[in-house]
Amino acid sequence: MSNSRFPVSLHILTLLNEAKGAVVSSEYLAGSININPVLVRKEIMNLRKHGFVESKEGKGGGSFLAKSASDINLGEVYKSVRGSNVLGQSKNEPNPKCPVGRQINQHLDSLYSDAENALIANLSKQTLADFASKFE
Amino acid sequence: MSNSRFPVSLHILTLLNEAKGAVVSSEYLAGSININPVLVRKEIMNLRKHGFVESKEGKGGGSFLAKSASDINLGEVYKSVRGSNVLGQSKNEPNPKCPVGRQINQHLDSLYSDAENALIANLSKQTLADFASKFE
DNA sequence: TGTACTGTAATAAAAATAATTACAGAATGA
DNA sequence: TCATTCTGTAATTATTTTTATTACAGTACA
Repeated sequence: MSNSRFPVSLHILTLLNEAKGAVVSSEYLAGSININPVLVRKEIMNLRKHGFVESKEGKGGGSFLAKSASDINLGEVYKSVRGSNVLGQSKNEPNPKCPVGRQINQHLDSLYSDAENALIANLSKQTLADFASKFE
Repeated sequence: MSNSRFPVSLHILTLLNEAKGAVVSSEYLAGSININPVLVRKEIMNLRKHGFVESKEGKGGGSFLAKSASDINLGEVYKSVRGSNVLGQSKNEPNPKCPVGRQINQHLDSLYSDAENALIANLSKQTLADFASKFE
């Protein structure tokens, strides 16, 4: 997973929340985040797929929150963007001839998912509304 | 931070634990992990700096655990290898002209360190001994 | 029907990771 | 003593991942 997807998504959501329902273009979002608009649109595609935002095509189009900020949980947002695990990829290829190498991936996986669940549980204590309130 | 530093370090520590005090060469470790020996030596450098392992130079040299596996806490290991934060780098450069962009990094930082602490707390529930016992 | 958007693919550039090569220095033991 | 086998470390190259850019079809609006 790209290491900046979560921050970018949260930034987008925060801006959309500021907009209070108004439609915001990817160009504008990209300007605030200071990244490429295409990347913003890709991230929005994902946020839309997960029901956090909606988009409107055509002139005057753009995106807006699909639900109330207090119904958008940061743990859910995290889950929507994380591809692989946080602690390291399990796509390493340890030597199968080594007794440790042979089975380490499965143990790492369970260690990771456990730890990641703790992280998600922590993020889940906050909603977008909580986060956005810090910008007042 | 390299995303594979934690798994590599844990792999090294697990192998050293298996060796029960015997000195293990970086060549051997690299063979089991299936990565370059120089990378192993770099990781060992870090583990040594944090007091987890010791090394012996010269012929017949190598590394071994500096303390009992039950005194090596996985949360500590994680902390020793993590460079930046797990959830994303804060070295993005949001647009300072945007009210959200201007202050988002500080809010992300506190969100991250909070969440990461939860992750570390989870990892800290296990020692190397606990982890290694799974390979029996 | 022109304009301003999104959606999406394809490509290129940049950055981050990992591998490789190289070699000095340390410990061992014949 | 000196060849051997390690570590420590720097420098370079290769690979992979991430991000930016370019391009253009499709949609909605005025």
